Amino acid sequence: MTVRSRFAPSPTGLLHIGGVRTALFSWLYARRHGGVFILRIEDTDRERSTEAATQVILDGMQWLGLTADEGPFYQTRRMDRYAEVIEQFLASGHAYRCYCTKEELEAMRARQMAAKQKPRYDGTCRNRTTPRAGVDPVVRFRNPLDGTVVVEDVIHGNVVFDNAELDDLIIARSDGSPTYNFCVVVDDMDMRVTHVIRGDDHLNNTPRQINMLRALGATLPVYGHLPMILGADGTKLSKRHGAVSVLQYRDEGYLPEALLNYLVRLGWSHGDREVFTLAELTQLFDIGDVNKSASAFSPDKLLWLNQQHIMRAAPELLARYLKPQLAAIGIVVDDDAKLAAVAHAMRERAKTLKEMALNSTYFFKLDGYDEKAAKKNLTSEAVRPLTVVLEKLAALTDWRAAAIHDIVNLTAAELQVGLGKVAQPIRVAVSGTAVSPPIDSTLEVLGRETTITRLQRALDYASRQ
RNA sequence: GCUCCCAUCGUCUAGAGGCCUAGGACGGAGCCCUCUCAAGGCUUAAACCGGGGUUCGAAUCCCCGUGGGAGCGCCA
Repeated sequence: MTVRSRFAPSPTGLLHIGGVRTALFSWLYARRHGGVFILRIEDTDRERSTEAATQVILDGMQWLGLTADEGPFYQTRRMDRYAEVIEQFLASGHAYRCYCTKEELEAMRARQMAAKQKPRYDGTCRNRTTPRAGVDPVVRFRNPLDGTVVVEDVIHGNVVFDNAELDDLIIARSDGSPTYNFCVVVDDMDMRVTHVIRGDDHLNNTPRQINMLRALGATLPVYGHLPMILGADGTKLSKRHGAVSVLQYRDEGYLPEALLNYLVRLGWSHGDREVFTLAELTQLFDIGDVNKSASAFSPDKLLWLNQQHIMRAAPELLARYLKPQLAAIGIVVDDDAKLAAVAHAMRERAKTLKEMALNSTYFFKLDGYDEKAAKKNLTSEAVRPLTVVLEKLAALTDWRAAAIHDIVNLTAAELQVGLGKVAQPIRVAVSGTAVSPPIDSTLEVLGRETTITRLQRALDYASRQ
């Protein structure tokens, strides 16, 4: 049997970290078992669903590389099918029309709450045979009155619910539109979903869905309810925690693979390993290894993992992401080879691509010196080392890090000063700051012309001090 | 209120009854390396929610508390 898993977000809010983690586990499970991953947009709430939210889901999934084999399907385009099943339920007696008004239902709930009971529909219309004038009825599913429903969950084990705890849920509103739990059931059946992997906030919905699936004579999927992700403060993830949309992580300079790596470790582990590529995850991930407790989101650890992935990434790949980050701060670069060279030099010293861009500007233009750095390093004391090193570099034909390295060392040796006395002035001269990759590779990337020009300018500056 | 779920360092986790003097990672502290910043290496502080059982033996199994979470919508 081919595994068929799905991700079924509703576009009522922007796709966030929690949603992505659910999508990831579902996707990984399908990939691991050579199965099919389905994307389904649950947009039956016409009021709250937005085009923008749908676009974030689509763009986010694409950015992350969580590609769907089937879909995206939209529930709003399946209304005829839902209507068909509702009729079927009505005809078979699995559903009935309920003429209770919203006001009556609210009053009932209030009464039950006051009596410290669980609020639930009391079944008033269960055996009603005649319509009630002036009321557009809803359709309710006739839930079994007794017995139990066992949810066989690969993460939680067997979870038992008493049917007596469940009531007859509304599957069609008074305007005829179908509701969430019902649509999920019809879709999962029609799309032949074998594995339902979703947040454990849905665990309580599952027995109702199972009852409907049974009424339809469908084979039950395997369930896996994932623990929730909480904000860094341990409370429920919300707008307060920033990161409204996953795309924000792209804009902040996170690598998709790093974000996914971070997310997979929330609730899942593989021995002591922390760093995984996506390819490795598709080999190693198993839903049975997922734990049951909620976990808090740690921005620090994500940052660390992002750096780990940046360090390991191919410069050419980094260059692709670095380019728009530089453009965002007004530096437009067309030279992809140079971009890759910069990324290579910088990849061990940036936690995000955005940070890399911010700290790489001098590779493309130098506007002036950092005041403190210049004051400390471009002094009269620096004139001699700069002069000597400039002279040697000007004569260098083989412009590569190794050769540059030798020249800098030789200069320090000749002048009988520490390496720092030579390297730091050069660093400030070419980068305008006191921080850069090793001076030899910095100069290599900068190129001969730029280096010479900047050294001369710095020499002028230092001479005036 | 009722039902369901969950519970190991600050955080993410390892742990399937003896391997636990509870391991790793992030973050913290310190040291080393060093041309800056990083990266890397080493050291260090830091946890089994509480109480009862079961057992020769419990972080691991059972029960009861406690704490946290979810659901109980003509939302999804």
